[in-house]
Amino acid sequence: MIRITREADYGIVLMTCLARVDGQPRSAATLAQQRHLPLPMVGKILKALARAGLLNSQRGAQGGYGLARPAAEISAADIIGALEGPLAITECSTDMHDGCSRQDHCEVSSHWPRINQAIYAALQSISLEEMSHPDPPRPLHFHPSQRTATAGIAGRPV
Amino acid sequence: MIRITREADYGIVLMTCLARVDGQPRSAATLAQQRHLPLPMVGKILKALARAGLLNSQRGAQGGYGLARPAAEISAADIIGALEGPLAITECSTDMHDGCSRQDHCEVSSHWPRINQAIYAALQSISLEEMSHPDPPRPLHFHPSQRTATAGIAGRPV
DNA sequence: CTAATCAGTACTGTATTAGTTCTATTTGTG
DNA sequence: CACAAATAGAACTAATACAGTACTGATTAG
Ligand code: FES
Ligand code: FES
Repeated sequence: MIRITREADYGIVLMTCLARVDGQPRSAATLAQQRHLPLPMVGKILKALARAGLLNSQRGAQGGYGLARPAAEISAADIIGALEGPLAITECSTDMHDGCSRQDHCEVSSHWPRINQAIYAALQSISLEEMSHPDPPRPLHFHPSQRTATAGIAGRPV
Repeated sequence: MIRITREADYGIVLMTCLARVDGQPRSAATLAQQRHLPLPMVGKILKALARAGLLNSQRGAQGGYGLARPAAEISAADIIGALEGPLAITECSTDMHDGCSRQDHCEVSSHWPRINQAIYAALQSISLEEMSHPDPPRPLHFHPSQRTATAGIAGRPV
């Protein structure tokens, strides 16, 4: 099943925590305790998010992390991308792409980028602000294309 | 990075092959050779797709696999779902959900299903027919939501 | 009957992930 | 200044998941 890593999962959880206090910095230890997450993990994740420019960090006593921009301007894609590297749903669609020996005679290769973009857009369309409110207020900004049947034998969304 | 397994990757490749011959069955061996994929893998994947009802299988000599419905009515989501199980981007959002001990004090949990749905819709909107034509004719059926900035420091789509 | 082909399951080596640990650096406070 | 509180960064380990293989059994055309 398509999964994000737990790092990204935690990342979103932590970001929502920070979004709720709006700019005020919190230390890694505080957040770990609040969310009952392992402290070393939290540290690692916050460091990565800071490196990616999504968080401001303040070192030293009384230091901590705070959002670098308003929650409305941070998307799920930003957070996941920061923690998992550039979005690429198959190895075939990465930039380096040294691996796939089959590309020469592959008719699908040209379509992977589209699939990536579709997913990226989906994640981009969900803002941290929306996620940090307990109730999902708005419906999805998604326009699911008027295709025919596509009856879902396969995995329905949960 | 958000990745589908290679099984699903190959699955899409194989399905496009079958889509191009429109209904005519091909044997696993034939497809494996055509695409230079390891035969045992191909066998495994086609079996799974047949179990999921996306392919018809014919046993015995001269047997093989053919699409169970028109390519236009099969989506990327169907194929991926068949090979990877129900789409669930985090363990928190699976049905069983026995794992996540943090759910009680988790404000994000209610949003995971939305993220899942967004991705699911994105995958659903791409049909096998579109994928089996070498040239991407239509633009994305996606309406990327009028949000403000979300400047992409993080992973841009590739 | 026999060969071709799918069905199903169990196994293994490898790669990735989850999580820890340690050292260095920065900075507020007494 | 000395110290404590915090982040920065990298290296390491154990568990898990994936990719690929192997084998046995069932079905069917010729
Ligand atoms: S299988 Fe890699 S480019 Fe198509
Ligand atoms: S972290 Fe699992 S439900 Fe929120």
